[in-house]
Amino acid sequence: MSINPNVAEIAALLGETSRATILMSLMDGRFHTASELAYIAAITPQTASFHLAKLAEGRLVNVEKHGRHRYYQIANGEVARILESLLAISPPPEVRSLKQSDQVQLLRKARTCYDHLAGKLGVELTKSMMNAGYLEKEERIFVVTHKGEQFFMNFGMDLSKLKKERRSFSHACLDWSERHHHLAGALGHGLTTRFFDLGWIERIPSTRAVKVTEKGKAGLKQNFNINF
Amino acid sequence: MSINPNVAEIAALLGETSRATILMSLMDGRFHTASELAYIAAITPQTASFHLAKLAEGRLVNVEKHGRHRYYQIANGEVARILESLLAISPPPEVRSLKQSDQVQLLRKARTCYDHLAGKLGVELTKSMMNAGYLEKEERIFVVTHKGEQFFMNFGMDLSKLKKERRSFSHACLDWSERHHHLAGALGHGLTTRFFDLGWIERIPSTRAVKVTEKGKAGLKQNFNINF
DNA sequence: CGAACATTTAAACTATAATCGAAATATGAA
DNA sequence: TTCATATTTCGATTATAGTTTAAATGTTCG
Repeated sequence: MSINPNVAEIAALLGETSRATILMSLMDGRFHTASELAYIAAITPQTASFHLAKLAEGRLVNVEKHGRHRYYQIANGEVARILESLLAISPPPEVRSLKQSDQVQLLRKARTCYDHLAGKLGVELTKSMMNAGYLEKEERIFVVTHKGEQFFMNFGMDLSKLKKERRSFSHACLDWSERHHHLAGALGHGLTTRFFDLGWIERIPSTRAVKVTEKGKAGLKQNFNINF
Repeated sequence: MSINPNVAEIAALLGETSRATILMSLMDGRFHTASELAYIAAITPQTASFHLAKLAEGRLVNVEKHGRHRYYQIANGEVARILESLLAISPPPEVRSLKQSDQVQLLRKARTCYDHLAGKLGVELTKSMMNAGYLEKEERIFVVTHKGEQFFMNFGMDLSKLKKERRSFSHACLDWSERHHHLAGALGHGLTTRFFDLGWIERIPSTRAVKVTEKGKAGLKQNFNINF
């Protein structure tokens, strides 16, 4: 009877707790093995395998076989974008334990969202770049100004290379914890990569939270006028 | 255990066939009564009431009581945007009957998507405006050129009024049937409204498909160089 | 080769949620 | 008031989908 694309079919894939947890983990943009994801979602490897097969069939994730491992990844930016949008209108995490509360605090402070920075760090950074006149927000995208082009170049980033990527160059992603936009897209990813390369931030194992190093604090102060 | 916003909770609301059908009907941007939606989704009023309560609780729809009717509507543009994104990566409708096939044909030709035009008409229109130099696409938004400002004014639209609306002014929405972007946002809505006012298009009852009138065909040819 | 590990497949169980009939509530009309 | 209509609430049924245990497949490494 339906004369519309089968939205429910895809949405149902996102609408199950274990699968949603898996997808959120994959929102760091990296590859994860099936057993890793099973551990994170607190389910048996069998169940994870079942869910991952469904996600792959629905083209929400990609698989790569390497030896006896299977590496899973968010399929594409379109999928990441939907998850971002959903994050923005979803109820915040319920806090049930002290340990969990700490983890949420860390996430709110600084984390990766798919492949770019989010949380307080992501938002402050974006604001700083707008204040400095490097970026201008137009609707849902950020436009790099001439001043910005220079800045990013001096900061060691190759914009022309980023622009060639087959994806959004620079869009605004709504931050669920800060309720503000932060920089996403190829530019957001490039900046994040540069931060990692410079040793300004480090991943906190088994979570999407990141830690700002001492070096990073100094660098943020000097280059972005941010006290972190 | 979860340290992420409860994405699954919201996604689960979209992941059930009846609810998805209801939301898709509401994607025409207008108010619909509970019984109307029950009829469309082919469920009893009780079941529809149950689903609508859930959708309202999840802030995906708004309710307005008028007399013994309750009028439901998509809650906001953010929700519409998520549905749009989901449409783009969802499997196309399965064709099971001849009558249904006809309906899908009509939808593919011209329909409303939330509050703007989609389908062949929506995409052709958008292309035409880009060719004419009225619009320029930047990432995911359309920018109105100086030439465009003049055109829309001559066409009887008040852009400054549209810009004041608390919503996206003009973004690109991925069309599921045409696999191209069409114009959305306040500008897309304004243009659609103007088309209705001019009598160029008419709603086909109980579907999101629209019909281009003879007057509309002439107008499209003259103003947008489109043969429809 | 054989042992250890990663992952999937199969079969059975269980819990949840969609559904409907029946009844209640609320509004409008006569 | 009384009747008709729109919608919701309640209770019970049913179907589906997530889960687990057990077993199979495939891969690495000594």
